Amino acid sequence: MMKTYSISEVAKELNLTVYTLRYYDKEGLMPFVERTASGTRLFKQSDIDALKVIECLKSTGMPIKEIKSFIDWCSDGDSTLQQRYDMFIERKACVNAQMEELKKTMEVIEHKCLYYKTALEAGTEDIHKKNKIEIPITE
Amino acid sequence: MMKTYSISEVAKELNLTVYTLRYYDKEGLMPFVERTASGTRLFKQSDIDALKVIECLKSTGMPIKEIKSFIDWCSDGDSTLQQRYDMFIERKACVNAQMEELKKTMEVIEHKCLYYKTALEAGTEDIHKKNKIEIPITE
DNA sequence: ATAATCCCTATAGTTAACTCTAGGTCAAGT
DNA sequence: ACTTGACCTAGAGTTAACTATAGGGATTAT
Repeated sequence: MMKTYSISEVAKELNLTVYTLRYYDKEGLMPFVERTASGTRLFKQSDIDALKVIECLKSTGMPIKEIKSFIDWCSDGDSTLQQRYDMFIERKACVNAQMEELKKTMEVIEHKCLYYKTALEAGTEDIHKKNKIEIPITE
Repeated sequence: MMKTYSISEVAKELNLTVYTLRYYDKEGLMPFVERTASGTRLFKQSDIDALKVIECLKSTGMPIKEIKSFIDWCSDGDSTLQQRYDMFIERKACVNAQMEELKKTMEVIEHKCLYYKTALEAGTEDIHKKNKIEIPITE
């Protein structure tokens, strides 16, 4: 007999709540998970692996409805290999774009860190104000 | 007289809608924007710059309520320099964590690209099934 | 055998971040 | 004077992704 896991075990492993897993199932992301006669879900290791791929797609910002299309394609077999390949290529481009975006964000954040470090040391933000015309006439 | 911009000009420049800008204002993110006697918003260049920082914070995943705290601190002056510095340091750590996360995501995505490339070339996903015990007895 | 603890469904509620509508003001052009 | 188009507010509606509740069934520990 193949080892199976309960919904709460899977939730713990994937850092999700039981609610979330049942919600995913309702949305059609887990058509592969089998049940006991009385309806309790039995997760196989391969189901957990599939959920990890779902989590990966989610972390690229893909909405659940699109992830469902992918799951449907998986159920449809080899005739959808091209769609699935195209989808991952597109995801790759999307993640690359996000990385670029994050780099730009990081530059601004780091600039602000320096800005506030300097201001803190001076005790005032005025240090950054362009008051450079401030040449006293006397002295 | 200093040049000012209308809400729709600013929206176009920042790739936001006027709805969104008014929403931000309602949420307290733009207390610095001045108005004409009849209530029309007049954006200065410095206001646009501030909005770019807000967009930057948003892109780190910071919720609007927290961004509002930052804006409030800015209005409070030098007494809040430490909070603001701490906030940017924390944002930096957060962006770093996101970058790490994205890298891991990218690895999985790239692995899947290869997986589907191979499957496409073979015309079937079966190529990846571990049927390696498949040694015919005869021949 | 019975209480505790898991599991289930269906459905309602929540939250964030918009997005839109209705009804009105105001300034510029014809 | 009047139409056009940009501006305004208040408030309702939307969407995604959960999150929680109510009511009930099954399994395990005492």
